Amino acid sequence: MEIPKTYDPREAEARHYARWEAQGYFAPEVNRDPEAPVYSIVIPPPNVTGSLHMGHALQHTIMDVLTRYHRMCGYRTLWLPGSDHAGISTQLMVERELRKEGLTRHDLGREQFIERVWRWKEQYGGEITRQMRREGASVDWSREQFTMDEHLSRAVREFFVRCYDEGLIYHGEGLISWCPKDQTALSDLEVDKEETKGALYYLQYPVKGSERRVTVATTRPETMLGDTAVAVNPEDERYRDLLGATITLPLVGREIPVVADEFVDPAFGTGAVKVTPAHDPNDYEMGRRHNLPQVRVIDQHARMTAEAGAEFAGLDRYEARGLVVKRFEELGLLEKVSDYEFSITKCGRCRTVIEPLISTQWFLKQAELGRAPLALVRERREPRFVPRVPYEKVYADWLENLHDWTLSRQLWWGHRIPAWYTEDGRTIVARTEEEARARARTDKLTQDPDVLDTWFSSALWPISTLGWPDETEDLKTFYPTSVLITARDIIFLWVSRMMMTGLKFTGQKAFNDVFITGTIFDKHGQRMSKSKGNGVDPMEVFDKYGVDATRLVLAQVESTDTRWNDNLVESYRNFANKIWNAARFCLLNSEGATVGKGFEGEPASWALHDRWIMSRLNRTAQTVSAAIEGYRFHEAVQTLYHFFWDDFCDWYIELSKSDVTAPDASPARNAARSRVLTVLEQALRLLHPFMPFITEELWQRLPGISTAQLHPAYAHAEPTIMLAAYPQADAALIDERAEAEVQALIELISRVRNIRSEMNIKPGETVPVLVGAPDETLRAVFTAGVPQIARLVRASEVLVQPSINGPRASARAVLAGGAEVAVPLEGLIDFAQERARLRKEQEKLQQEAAKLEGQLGNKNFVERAPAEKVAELRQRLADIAQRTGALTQTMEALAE
RNA sequence: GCCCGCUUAGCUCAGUGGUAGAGCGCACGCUUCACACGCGUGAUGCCGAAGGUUCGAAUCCUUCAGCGGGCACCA
Repeated sequence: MEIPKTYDPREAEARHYARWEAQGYFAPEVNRDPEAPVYSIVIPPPNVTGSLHMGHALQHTIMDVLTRYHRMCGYRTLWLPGSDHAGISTQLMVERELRKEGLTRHDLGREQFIERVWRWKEQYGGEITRQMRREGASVDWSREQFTMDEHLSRAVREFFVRCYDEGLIYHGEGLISWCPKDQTALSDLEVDKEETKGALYYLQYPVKGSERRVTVATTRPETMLGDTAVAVNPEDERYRDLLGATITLPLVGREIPVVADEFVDPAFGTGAVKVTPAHDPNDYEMGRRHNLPQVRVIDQHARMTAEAGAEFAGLDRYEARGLVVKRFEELGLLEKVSDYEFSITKCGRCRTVIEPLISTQWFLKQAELGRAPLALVRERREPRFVPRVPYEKVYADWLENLHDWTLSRQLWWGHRIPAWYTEDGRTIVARTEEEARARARTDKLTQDPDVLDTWFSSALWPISTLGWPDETEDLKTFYPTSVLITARDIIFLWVSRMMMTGLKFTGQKAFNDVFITGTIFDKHGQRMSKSKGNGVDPMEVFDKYGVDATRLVLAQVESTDTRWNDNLVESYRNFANKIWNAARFCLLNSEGATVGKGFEGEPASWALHDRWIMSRLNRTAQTVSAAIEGYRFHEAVQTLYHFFWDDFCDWYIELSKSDVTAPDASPARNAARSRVLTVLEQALRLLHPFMPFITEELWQRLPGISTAQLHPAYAHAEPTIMLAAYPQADAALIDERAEAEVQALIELISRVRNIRSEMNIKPGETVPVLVGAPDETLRAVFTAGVPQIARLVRASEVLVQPSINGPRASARAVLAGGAEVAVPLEGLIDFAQERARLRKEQEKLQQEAAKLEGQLGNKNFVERAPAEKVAELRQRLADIAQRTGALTQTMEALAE
């Protein structure tokens, strides 16, 4: 069999994915067990405009690990893929394309534009789905969904109409966040606050009929043109006499009242606040409380309106700011300008400064929808957040304080709002135009031009993708979903809203668990972003190190924030190569061997190292399963890594080598070869959820692979490791004693190697090794292991006796259980150096002994600590005393 | 302003009450018949600071410092 020395992932990756997909192994239907438990995940739908970044790769890896693990455990497993139409992003993308042709969307008109977007989507939209195949994501492509698909659009209309009919959705005027660049309303979750250095302007307003002036402070002087009041705190002595007074607004001449409002903080600024109800959220509320007029001085393009006055009309808001300040200065009404840091609100997409505007929009009263999820998380701690801290609290606190959700967007790409207006001004909300006509009793209807916030359809994702509002089999089978895997930044935008809709429409929560992944930063701890150009492209990492290695890194990132480091991927690439070569060794020595054989009969009849590896294997299976089920992927990866590399490669293969590579064929050789193959095969299964490609590649090459290895639920399928049964730990094979005994062997071998290294014995040179073991059992272990010890320490002979009776010129070491080892080094040994080496060791022991003695000498410890803990320390101290005694003797023997 | 998290070996990170860990890097030695993407050996930490609880603290509590998040209507 020809097997290259180095694993080349590229070829295997493409081949196996294509086969798995073609065979339908990703679909839940592959499971033929009618009693199978169900496991389901819906993917957080990536934007159709997007391409894969590390965050996706991280989420996908974790979803795939969970999916593959549960599939191998026999669950009817569904991981449902899809993508999001991403309203603003997609529309802007296509508009940018149009601009290159010198066109705007208005040149095309709505219908043609939308057609164009669809064409764009068909042509360029699928990038992430292609990239997911490269990742090895075992999603069921036959169930792939897009939020603008007809079925999902129907679900959106159903959601809208039902909420409208119940009075949860309303059409009305409100002060909303407006992006002057994207020309649309936004919800408060789509804007970001950003600390900014600016100025605080102190403007003086003359009081009518008096020489007095009231000073107000503002960061936005241009809005004074729309002021309709000045507010002070009712308790503020300084302004008490001004209550009810009238202010003559400079530049404008409008007469505005001084009102009292609790909102005003007397300690801040001057204690007097200008009130601009049409352009500030707080002032808007204050204006409503005091019935103040709303004067709109800024328009949708962030330019001043005619109402701002002839001098300002048409100016950009920042130009107007400069001019207002200049005029105040000229009038002697600019008291001062001070540096000031405040937070400014920006469009989450384009970073343009948001303009709060009064506008008629559609809103959803989220507070009502939020009640059920809030009760669920408060009373039953559902869904279960992992990690619980801090996310459960973040989620619950947000649900407790819900604001109305601005639903409408002034865009063309998206779900059109299912509302129609009659000529006589009535509003009709309906699922279809036909239904609207019936409800309106007229054909003369105009549909609302706006579309819905992209997150409105996302809110339905778990139920709509499974068929809602129809009561489909998929909905019955796979809902509620098992777990949601996502990043922390969309807990409000998405996670909470899926819980709202799920509970409202099905009475059941959308998912049992919510796993929040960590964030991957660049190596300097900066957030990766396109604009900074510091992103690491997962595809490039796949190319360089292989998908499996990258997945291991991502899985062990788990939920901690991590700085990306190629070195880590490299070390897992090395691990993949280690697996490859271990398998290579097994396969090069596989003649006469069969997977699954070699461990016949009672475990008690097996050789020590065979009992040991089975114990380690089962312990590993136990730990890894528990870790995956508890979302402790770091632990799972570490456990697998060390089992494979340390236990299997460094020790089991080495301890088995002489049997496996015996020159002549024999039943014993076949059995030994079968055993390494069997352990390898089980290890590959354990690794498969994390490293799907290399495990499949190697598994297919093992002799004796057949449908017998598949989980019973998949018995009809062709052999593939992805449908093999995940190894279940057999507690009966976990053998503490075998583990302790092999540990003693390992210690012996390590000590001799240490002596060889310290004494500068050439690697090619063999030495005799004398072992003294007063304990009969231990002596038997060493005696049985003589050929293995000899091989691993390159000994010319190994003599095991109750005590060592060797030459004075020996390098020695003491072992656990009163055992000793000596390497006679006639002529090679420097007695002074050897004494120094032993003294160093003794010092270490004495330090530890001193610590233990101190603790055991503490009356409180002996009295209060658990008895077994005290006994354990005594045992350890006794062992150290024994070693120290032996060392002392050895050193005395060396003395001249 | 309120809330939360993080601080462990040179680097990236594990580790929730009982002998401080991994990978990489570093030092020394090895073309040992699976693997130099390897093998063997070794060095490296008053676990951010100060208090406290406890027989015992990296781990629990308090305060502080540095870093990073989230929330908030302070003009």
